[in-house]
Amino acid sequence: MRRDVFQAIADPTRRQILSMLATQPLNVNAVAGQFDVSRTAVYKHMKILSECGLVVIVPQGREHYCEARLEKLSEVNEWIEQYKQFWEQRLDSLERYLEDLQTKNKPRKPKAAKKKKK
Amino acid sequence: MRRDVFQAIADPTRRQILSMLATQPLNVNAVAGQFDVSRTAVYKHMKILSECGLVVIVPQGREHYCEARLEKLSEVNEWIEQYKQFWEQRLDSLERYLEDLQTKNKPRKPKAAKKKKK
DNA sequence: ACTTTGTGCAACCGAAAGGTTTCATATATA
DNA sequence: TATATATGAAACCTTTCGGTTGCACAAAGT
Repeated sequence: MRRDVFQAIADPTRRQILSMLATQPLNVNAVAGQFDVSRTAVYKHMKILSECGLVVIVPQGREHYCEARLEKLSEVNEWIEQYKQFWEQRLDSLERYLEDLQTKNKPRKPKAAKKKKK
Repeated sequence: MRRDVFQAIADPTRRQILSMLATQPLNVNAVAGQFDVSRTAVYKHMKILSECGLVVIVPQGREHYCEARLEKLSEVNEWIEQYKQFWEQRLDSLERYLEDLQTKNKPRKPKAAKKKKK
């Protein structure tokens, strides 16, 4: 059972849950009320989020409040960061060229690749 | 069949493929040579990456070169960004408190949960 | 022409994901 | 105490995921 942040945020429902918890802690029922799926389904998502550290569940009486731990997203941020410089560097110079490559997906020549068509 | 960048980068193998393609385009066989899994498995990962725009496959003779389109990661980056400010804002003030909450979450005492310790 | 190489895809498989219903239990309230 | 509420978890189901083997086909090399 793989439980990492990347896998946790892969599900759109869990991302939506995170956005709800970003502003304020909520208990499971309050969160489940905003979705079409059952409370148990939301609870499972919440468990996954808590297992990877993105959410902390704080029991308070019979209600268990779920708090987002958004700083856990820094793991993803750091992973992105290494490529961010990369693509931001290229963005102005190489993007049009790459875009051109994608458009004409046809065979091309590896040596003289810089030529401009159209 | 959900094909978005979040789901694509959820798999560690696919993230590794992206890191290989970041420096240079490679054909499927060259990529597959670096993994324990079969070429077909790598091909499937590559297809998923290309379906969500993270990779472009450029046929070149009988070899198909796979090029990373890392700027597609900006989608994830933008999603992270909205929370980044959030957590970086809190980082100094609230982090210790939240950290404390998480630490005492382990023992799970359902009865008296509201007490402040320390 | 024949063979090798690189690829795409179908068929299949076990495990995991995401969902449901149901039940047990702890807490709050009448 | 009795009842309603909020939760956790088990059992089960269906679909998807990640992997395999096998085959067909195109391009390159002999």
